[in-house]
Amino acid sequence: MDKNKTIVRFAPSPTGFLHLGSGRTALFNWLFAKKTGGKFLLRIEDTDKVRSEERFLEEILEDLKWLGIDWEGPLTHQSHRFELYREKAEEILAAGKAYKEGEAIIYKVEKGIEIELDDIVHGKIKFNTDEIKDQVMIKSDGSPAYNFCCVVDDADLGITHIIRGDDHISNTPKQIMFYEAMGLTPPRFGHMPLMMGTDGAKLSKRHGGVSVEEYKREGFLPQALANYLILLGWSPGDDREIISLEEAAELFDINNVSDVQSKFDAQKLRWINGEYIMASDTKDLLPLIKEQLLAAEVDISNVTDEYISEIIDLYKVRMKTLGEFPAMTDHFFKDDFEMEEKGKRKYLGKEGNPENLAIFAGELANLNTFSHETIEEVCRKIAEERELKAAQIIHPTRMAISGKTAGAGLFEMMEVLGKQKVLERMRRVAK
RNA sequence: GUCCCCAUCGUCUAGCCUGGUCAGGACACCAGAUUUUCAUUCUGGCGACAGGGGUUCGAAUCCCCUUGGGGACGCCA
Repeated sequence: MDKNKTIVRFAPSPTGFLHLGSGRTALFNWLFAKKTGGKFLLRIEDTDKVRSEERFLEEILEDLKWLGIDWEGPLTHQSHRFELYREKAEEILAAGKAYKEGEAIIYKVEKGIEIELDDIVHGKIKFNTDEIKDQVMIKSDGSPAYNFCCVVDDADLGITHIIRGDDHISNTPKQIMFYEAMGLTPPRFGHMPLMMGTDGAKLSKRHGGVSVEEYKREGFLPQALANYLILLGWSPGDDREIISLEEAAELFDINNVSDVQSKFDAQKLRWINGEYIMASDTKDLLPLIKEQLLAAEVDISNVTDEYISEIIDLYKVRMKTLGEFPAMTDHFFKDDFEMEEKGKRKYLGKEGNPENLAIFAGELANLNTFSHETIEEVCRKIAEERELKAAQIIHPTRMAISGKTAGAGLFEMMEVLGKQKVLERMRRVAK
């Protein structure tokens, strides 16, 4: 093993979906490994056989990959290593540093000792063993206790840096004791402040979701989520807000990770996501958009990819999440779309408007080339002849063909919808 | 309760380590410009060093206290 190589790990517990905060921790470990040319390993903390489930593990691995995180080598399953933990615990017991209580093996904590931790993000933190109770190493049922097997594994895997959440700070002195009990030098620790909800409380569903998977489902792009998570607690130094994982890995400096806890801001995530959507190629968006349409139970069996792509081109700049697409574009996929009441009253009730619509429709019927240029030409011509503002024709038409007051450019929408549907819809409301 | 972490605009942050540039940027918000609506884009505006003591010629920056927020105190991980 290369002595100078950094080795870090992410150690999820497959008892639920990948939490946003865990995703962020994984990202920082990955970034640190990339930056230092080290290794990023994955260890599965599945000692709790009751709560651990295979489907959670699969989902977690999928979410990590989705975020752009890759890892080296095979997974380490703690559930496969119970013998190793027992062996180590027996050694400590034999050395007289532990005692048995029933089947459990418990480490005897020596009181009155100062343990100093030189944390990478916080600096020096001191603990006194007077505050620490004797520590279970092996539980009565034979399974290892977290703090113990964590140390056995980190030592065994040659982990050089442990980057994890602040909620582990109080575990650290306990773990340092175990390293010492086994005659090992502890690795470097770095504790990152936790990510909180907008109101300062623990991140929970009412803040808009806690698992990576939920954001994927809502139509956030992985690059955008990763970008946002990275910026929460670290900054590239200049004023950049949009940064790829690769660039971040080059610029990353673990010493610049903030020691201040942050609040999750869904607004900013949405903005970043919008930036990524706008910059995406339509062909890359297409399969994702189709998933969203299917999830929203939109019937796309009769439309082509080309048709959907044209619509994506029109709405790319308008969505903050891909999940917004189906509602924004329902009129492209069905004829019985909803009519916004306010817009209906404002644009289809007024005197003259239905008549203008009829005239516009009549002129459009004569068009051979139904493109946004030719449509616009006709529209502006009518406006001029009838001494109207083009808007007076445009707004009612928009209502007629989309049922909405907001959306993509009218003429582009009409071109994509096609002459037949456009005329049908216009005549439906015209006089 | 005990121990621990933390404190710059509403939010994310730069600046802090190595005291001295109107405390800079982004999101959000507000106004204006462009535009057929919305969105985009471009201008401008609003808006912060938690409070109090020190140290110093000088403190957002160093020290202490208070207050406030968060975390941990499991045979969960």
